[in-house]
Amino acid sequence: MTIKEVCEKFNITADTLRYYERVGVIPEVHRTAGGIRDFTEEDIGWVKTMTCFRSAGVPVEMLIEYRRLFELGDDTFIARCNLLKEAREKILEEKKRYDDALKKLNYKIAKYEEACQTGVLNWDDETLAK
Amino acid sequence: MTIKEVCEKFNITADTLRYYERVGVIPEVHRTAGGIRDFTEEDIGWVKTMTCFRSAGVPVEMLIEYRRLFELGDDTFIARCNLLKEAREKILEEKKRYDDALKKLNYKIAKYEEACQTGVLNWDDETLAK
DNA sequence: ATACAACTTGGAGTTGACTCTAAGTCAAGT
DNA sequence: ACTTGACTTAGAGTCAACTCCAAGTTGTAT
Repeated sequence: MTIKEVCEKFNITADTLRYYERVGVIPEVHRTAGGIRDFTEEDIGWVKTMTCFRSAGVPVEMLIEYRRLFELGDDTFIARCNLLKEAREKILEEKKRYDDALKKLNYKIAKYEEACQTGVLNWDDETLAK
Repeated sequence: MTIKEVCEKFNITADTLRYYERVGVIPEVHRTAGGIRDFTEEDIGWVKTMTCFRSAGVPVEMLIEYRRLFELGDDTFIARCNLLKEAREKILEEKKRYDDALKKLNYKIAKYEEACQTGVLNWDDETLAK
């Protein structure tokens, strides 16, 4: 699969893919005789996993470390497991913050919709105003 | 309330608070006679709202625009409402990505915990391996 | 009244994650 | 054989969001 096809499949730019390869988020991608990237299923599996984690805010640094451990072989099962658990904690924390913000947003949107009708903004709780 | 107390209350740095004031995420904070920031309840209300939205990934740019509209008065109810709805869409999208990543992470963690016991990693779906 | 921590400002520097540029190579169509 | 467009590299540049610095001021505890 060409770099362009992979980009379209995962909705990222070619520059980002090359960057991921360069820094070690994904492995060195298979090439044609002419030196052009030709992603194997295995390469694509890495792209799939890593872009998913990246888009959930897992830092590039952490993904590089995961791949490094993977390359080191089966002795790193525990380390990889711990790293994934750390990533999960981060995501769960982030999600909690998102839920807080959503609750606040929904409240404010409701108040503003009311205000658009009545012309008057009216907060139940002054600390939520503004 | 001093800048230090506000920092501790919302778990951000004084530099960040001053930056938020400078760029207009929060209003010009009330000062003592000597020129030192002395946050009123109103100031703190802004900090509360804005840090909540920021930590859910709403861009600074958007928060500045919201405050600008607020300053313009009641004619901007609709614009503010639309801006908040846009922010909500962003957050919901983000949350979806986080859920995807969590699902994948939970699966992988389970597999790795199994592998730590048995010594063998075993994926049901090869595209989830790596 | 003197030390000393905490505050002030304007402006420069850093960080993470891309994103772009230049100069060149490869591949497909005519 | 030639054009055209997608690809290659190394390395520089950009962007958002802070974060740090220097030089000076304020407030409080001895």
